[in-house]
Parts: sequence; structure tokens; C-alpha cells
Amino acid sequence: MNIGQASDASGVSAKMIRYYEQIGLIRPMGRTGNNYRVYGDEEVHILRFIKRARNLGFSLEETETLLKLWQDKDRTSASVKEVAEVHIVDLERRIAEMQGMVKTLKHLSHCCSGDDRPNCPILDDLAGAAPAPVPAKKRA
Amino acid sequence: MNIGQASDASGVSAKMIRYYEQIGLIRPMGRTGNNYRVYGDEEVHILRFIKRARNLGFSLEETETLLKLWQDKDRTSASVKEVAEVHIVDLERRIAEMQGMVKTLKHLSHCCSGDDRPNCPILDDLAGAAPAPVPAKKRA
DNA sequence: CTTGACCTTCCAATGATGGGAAGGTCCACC
DNA sequence: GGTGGACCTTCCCATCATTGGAAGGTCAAG
Repeated sequence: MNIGQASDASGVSAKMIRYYEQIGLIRPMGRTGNNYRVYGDEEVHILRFIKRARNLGFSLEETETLLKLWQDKDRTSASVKEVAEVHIVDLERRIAEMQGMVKTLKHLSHCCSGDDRPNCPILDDLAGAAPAPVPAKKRA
Repeated sequence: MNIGQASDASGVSAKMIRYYEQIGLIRPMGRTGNNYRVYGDEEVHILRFIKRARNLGFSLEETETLLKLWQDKDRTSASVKEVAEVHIVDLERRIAEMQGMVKTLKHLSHCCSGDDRPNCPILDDLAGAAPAPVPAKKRA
């Protein structure tokens, strides 16, 4: 199997497959006489694992951890669960942050008449809200 | 006012102020004889505007649009509202995406015993196994 | 033999920011 | 006058994950 076929079978672009090899996420593949990389079912399986982890929002670093745990027959399910739960907390923090933005924006947008006149509370807010005060440094 | 003071007053790092100038988001500042950039209250006001927009999750490109609208006295509030609402939709799409991830992960994590044994439905899912069965309701 | 679809490596860009080196400048203090 | 340190300048590099493209080799069908 060439890299293009492995890409089609796994959903990971050929570019990314080479990159994953380069950064050591996957092992360097064997080559044919023409210097083409050769893939088998196991490699495709690994690539699919990576793809799914990425789809779930795991970073490549987290994915590497999960991949090693997957391949470690002596791992504990607790160690995997820990990685997942840390990631859940991180996702939830980012979700909350974005929800805060949406809430503010919706409020501003709701207050904005959205007509031909220039008066706009959205811009007023952007222009007027002061950032958190910075503690004074030793500067004249 | 030097760049450091403008930075403190606006909450935008000196690095970023120079970068914003470089990419044309803000106009090149006047220089003193010693080649230091000079800032006034208006520039700080603009920087605060940018900071606030970034805090609301607008990209630099969107921020540039808003900045131009802010400085255009003939803009319509509708044009601003449009930018905001497109951004809201985008944020909500990303929120929904992450919520989907969290939901899947929580389900998998819930199904994982998290003990010393190696058996782990999280990895099974990533590997492409059949979805983990839902455990009996609130009785773990 | 040509054509087109592959493959290879290498370099660069994205978006927004941080880090740091190397060198110039200003000011306060001794 | 000299010194130290806080500030400024430009320039390059790193991040994270991914895409794009150039330049060149290889393969299979027509």
C-alpha cells in the first residue's frame, strides 16, 4: 500500500502522514526499491486511531500519550481515563470562555438597532470598556 | 509616551503593538530623535479597542473591519451588527463542535472503570471498536 | 513514447503571540 | 564623569497543525 492509499483508508492526508513520521508520532515506514513508503493494515489502524483522537480535540501530544497507552498492554484503564478527563476539563473551560463571548456579543447586538444610522452600542462598548488596571511600575 | 507606557495603558504588549503596526492594523507611529515610537491618548484608545475586540474572540481581520467602521462616522449600525452576528454564528458553531467532543468523551469516560485493569472503552473507541454499551442508569 | 497520476524532499506560509539576541539610549545616582 | 539598569530598536526563531507548492523521480496505461 502506498501513502496515497493509506491516506484514503485512514482519512489522514499524505502530508500529515509524512509529518507524523517526521515528528516521531509514528515509526518510519519501510520503503520499496523506488523509495516509496509502504503501509499495511496495522499502520492504517494506527492512523485511524490518530485521526479519531484528533477529531475528539486531543492535541498531537495527548494523542501520542494515548497511542502509547493503546500499545501498552499493561496500561491501566485509570491512566487513560485521566488523560481523557484532563482533556474534558480543558474543553469545558474553553467552551465556557466562548459562551461568555457569545453572551456579551448577543447582548450588544440586541441593543444595536441595526439600521442606517451610525449610532452603535457594539462599537461604543469596544471603544469604552477599560481593561483591568495594571499595577504601576517604576516608570516616569 | 513610549511604547512601554502605551502597552501598560492599553493592555497590549509592546511586541504586539509593533506587530500591529507592521501588518498595517495601526498606522506607523511618529518617532523621536532617538528613534523611539511616540504614542498619544488617541493611539492608546485605539489599542484598547483592539484589545477589547480580541478579548471577544474577533480575529485580527475582523478587528480591522470593526476598527475601520469605528473610525467611519458614516457607517451604519447595521454594518457593525452584521460583523458581530457572523462572529456569533461562528462562535456558536465551534461551541457546538466542542460540546459534541465533550459529550462523547464523557460517555466514554463514564464507561471506563478507571482502575488497575487494562480494559478501556476509551481506547477501544479510538481504535475503532464497537461503541461502548451504556451502563445501567444511575446505579454504577 | 507520452501523458498523467503518483511518489519523493525541501521550503514556505498560515494566526497570534512569545522569547531572546545584539545593539542603541536615557536617566538617576555616586 | 562614569556606571548600571531600564528602556528602546530591529531581526530571527519557536509555537501548533496543517496546507501549498516547486522540482524532480517513478510507474502504468494508451
